[in-house]
Amino acid sequence: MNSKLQTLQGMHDRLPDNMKKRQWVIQRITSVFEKYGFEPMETPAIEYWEILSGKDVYGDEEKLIYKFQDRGRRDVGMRFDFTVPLARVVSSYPDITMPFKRYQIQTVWRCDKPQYGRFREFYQCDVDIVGTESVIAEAELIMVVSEIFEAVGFKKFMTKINSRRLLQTICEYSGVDKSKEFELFRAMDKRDRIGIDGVKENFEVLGLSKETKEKIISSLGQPIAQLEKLLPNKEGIAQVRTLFSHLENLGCNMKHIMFDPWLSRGFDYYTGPIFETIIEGTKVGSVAGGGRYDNLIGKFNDKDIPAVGISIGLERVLMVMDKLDMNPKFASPVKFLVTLFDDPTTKYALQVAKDIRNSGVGVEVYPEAIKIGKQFKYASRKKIPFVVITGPDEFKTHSVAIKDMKSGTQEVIKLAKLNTWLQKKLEIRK
RNA sequence: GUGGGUAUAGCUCAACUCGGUUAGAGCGCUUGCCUGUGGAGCAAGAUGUUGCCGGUUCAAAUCCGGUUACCCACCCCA
Repeated sequence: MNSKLQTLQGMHDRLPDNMKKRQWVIQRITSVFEKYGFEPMETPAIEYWEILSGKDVYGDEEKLIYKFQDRGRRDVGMRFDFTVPLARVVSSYPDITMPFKRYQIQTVWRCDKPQYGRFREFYQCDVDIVGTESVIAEAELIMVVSEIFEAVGFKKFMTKINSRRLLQTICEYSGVDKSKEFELFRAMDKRDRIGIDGVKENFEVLGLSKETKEKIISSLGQPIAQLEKLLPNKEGIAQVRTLFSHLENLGCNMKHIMFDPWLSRGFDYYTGPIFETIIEGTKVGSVAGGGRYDNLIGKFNDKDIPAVGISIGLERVLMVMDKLDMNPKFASPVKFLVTLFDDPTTKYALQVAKDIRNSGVGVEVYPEAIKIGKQFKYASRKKIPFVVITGPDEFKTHSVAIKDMKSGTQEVIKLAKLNTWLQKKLEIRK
């Protein structure tokens, strides 16, 4: 309860219970990533301030970057996301194989005010494809996210898809000034929370004409086929159609996918298709989001390199799993606890531990010869399935007593037969 | 960054409104029944600078100010 022992605002210790869940989820995420040919990458926690801020990638969000001077009085900042580090990497290693498919799972820092589902230090899982304009890239990413949420065990999730290109076309068609486009997108993005009427109110502030407002609202209400007839420029629609067709051909479960013309996303740098995944029945917001950003990397190296990426909010995924009570049961990697009886038999206990461990399973040795009951309790708490006793009786008869903690039964096994016994047990467990 | 709420035992909370003996309960924990066996049962035991700093008062968990953290809403986002 010493206040000096507190962690910083919005930052948390991650104790074993949390880490086991986290790693369980990460393991599922990476195995899907790798199945699609994405490779791991990491970048430093701290970057030059100029890299983080110089290209005006984040806009207003820039104020949320942790910024300070290091001991050499360099202006530096903490990694805010993985998009800028990726752009830096792609720009500084020109011989990287394109298309570059990498994933990055690390913490990022945002100096935000903590709230439900919102922290100052949190894990993100980014997966990006750099160097192709093909919509197949988008389809793969959406597919990957879908597979991940299925693998983790979610039943009701939805990836909403839209296209910035399409939204721009709607803006042109409705007569929205180019300079007001992005503000309009932000207003639209709130529809889920404040409803269409709320969005209309927000449109007021933008000073749009009545005709323009009505055109926008009615366009957004149209089914995709109607929109296509309505709009002079078909490029955005074509993009969405191609994406859906690729998804179907890739075998995506389409019940988790929908077209949502209202989706717009908060970052300015998206240029093409955009997407966002939510888990139904939770108020945590989106658990994954991304899109195409063809002009961003060019800001770093003056070459136009197209890219598309998506980010999974691991913290939020874990929160939702807790909420929906879908936490996985973990089997302990340690299958045997070798108890310590007294000094004279310690040597024997350690040798037995070695023998069992050599058969390929995890073994813990209790480090002190305390009351045997306590050692059993320890095994019970750590969910270790077998407890091994190597006391004077066992030592004399060259045997070990092994108790199955689940059934409560115990058997005495001769050392000479221990190996075959282990093999039999391990077979059964497979 | 703006506004509101909360902070009491390891955990969940009570007592605070209206200041007044020794700050309680459940769960967990320790010990014993059981000197070679966890979970169930019974019995006993220990919990604490009431987040921190200061003020008011004969007297503060309780009232006031500050501070730190957490929760909620906005902003925005994963």
